[in-house]
Amino acid sequence: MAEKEIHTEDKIIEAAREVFIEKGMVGARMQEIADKAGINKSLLHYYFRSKEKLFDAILSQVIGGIGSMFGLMMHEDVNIENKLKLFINTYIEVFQKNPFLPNFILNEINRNPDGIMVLFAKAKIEPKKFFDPLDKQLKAEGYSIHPQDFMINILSMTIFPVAIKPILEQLLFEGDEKQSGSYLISQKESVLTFMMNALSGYKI
Amino acid sequence: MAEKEIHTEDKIIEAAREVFIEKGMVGARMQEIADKAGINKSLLHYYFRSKEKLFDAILSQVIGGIGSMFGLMMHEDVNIENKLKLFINTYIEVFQKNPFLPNFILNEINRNPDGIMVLFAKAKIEPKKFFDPLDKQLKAEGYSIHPQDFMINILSMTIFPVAIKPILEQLLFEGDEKQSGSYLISQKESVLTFMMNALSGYKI
DNA sequence: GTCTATATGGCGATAGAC
DNA sequence: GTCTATCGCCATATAGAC
Repeated sequence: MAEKEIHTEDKIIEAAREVFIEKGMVGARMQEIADKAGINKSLLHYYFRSKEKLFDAILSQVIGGIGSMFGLMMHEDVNIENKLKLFINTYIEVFQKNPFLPNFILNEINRNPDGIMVLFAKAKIEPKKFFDPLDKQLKAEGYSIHPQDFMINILSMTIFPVAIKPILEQLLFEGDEKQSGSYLISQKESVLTFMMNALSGYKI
Repeated sequence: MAEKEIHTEDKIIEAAREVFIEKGMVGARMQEIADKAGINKSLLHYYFRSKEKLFDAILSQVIGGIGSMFGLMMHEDVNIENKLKLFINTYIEVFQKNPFLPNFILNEINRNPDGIMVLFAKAKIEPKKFFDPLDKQLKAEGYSIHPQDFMINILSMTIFPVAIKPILEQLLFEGDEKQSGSYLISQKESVLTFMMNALSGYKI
């Protein structure tokens, strides 16, 4: 594979990533991807046979990234509070750089759940291997909460606010500009506090 | 307006609601709406001039419904715990009947946030008039949490699980079928418990 | 590998008969 | 008010020159 090929393919992947994540599979246009990559539309079909195959490449990459984040966090040998800190910091940072990412994934979960599950398997995201140790650790530290509830709630509180970001601050601080523009930043601490407060209620 | 007109218009609205909510504005097809309504495609344009106008009618109706739910809950003269119960019960029930609703709204928030804000205003969803009394009540009952954090977190925990419903139970209970098929039902109690545990941590 | 030109199909929208 | 037929456009995809 020649130097030029790699260069072009990377430009396509990068452009496709941006467009697909912002517009979704049905909303994205091959023309827009080509423009953003600075190439011709038909080159997209030369490198990837179809729109769907290009989309699959992007989705696979996105899910892979999420999988490695999960793995990274959960293999650390730290207590629950620090796991939470690590998780919240990582996720909020990633989502702030890619504000359309949550909506993109949620959208795809509803549009084609089977495709998502296949990619989850490929990215070695296996619930059982994830929840069993988490369950053990929660119990060991004296928290009587189900690991599923723990996980879904923390995911909810970190992802949902980003998914409504375009209207979030208008909703929260309408006519109160001094507080505006900073909610997602203050999220890190407030969600951690909230989670720890909740957890202390489960302490045996 | 003749009897037949009303009948047809209602059938169109009903069909459009289903298709738009499941597929979104860009994914929906006028043909599919016509088929589901049992009429011809061109009748859609007779009653509503364009796809966009039909979509606006549906979106407006959906936002209106949400607005009236909000108003209903917050005007009740009950304590925080019962407000939470009311909120969780109402929302989970509505979303269980319309599992694609969360994704539909989140999608539209990212696709056209200004349109959403306009409809919020029309449905009289005004944050300030909502958060001020909530703030007062939280303080009166001794909880030192910001009303914005309170509201975003409860919204997150009720809406997010429904938004990932198509893969939720496969993720949580893979290879553990006896627990499958009931997560969103048990949500009601577990989220309430979680919220009350968290709130008790904010008690002064 | 990259381009221009074109084929192909589907969708929103309209015209016009009944 | 409802239908059939069709227009016009745009998006994906392909053919073929360079």
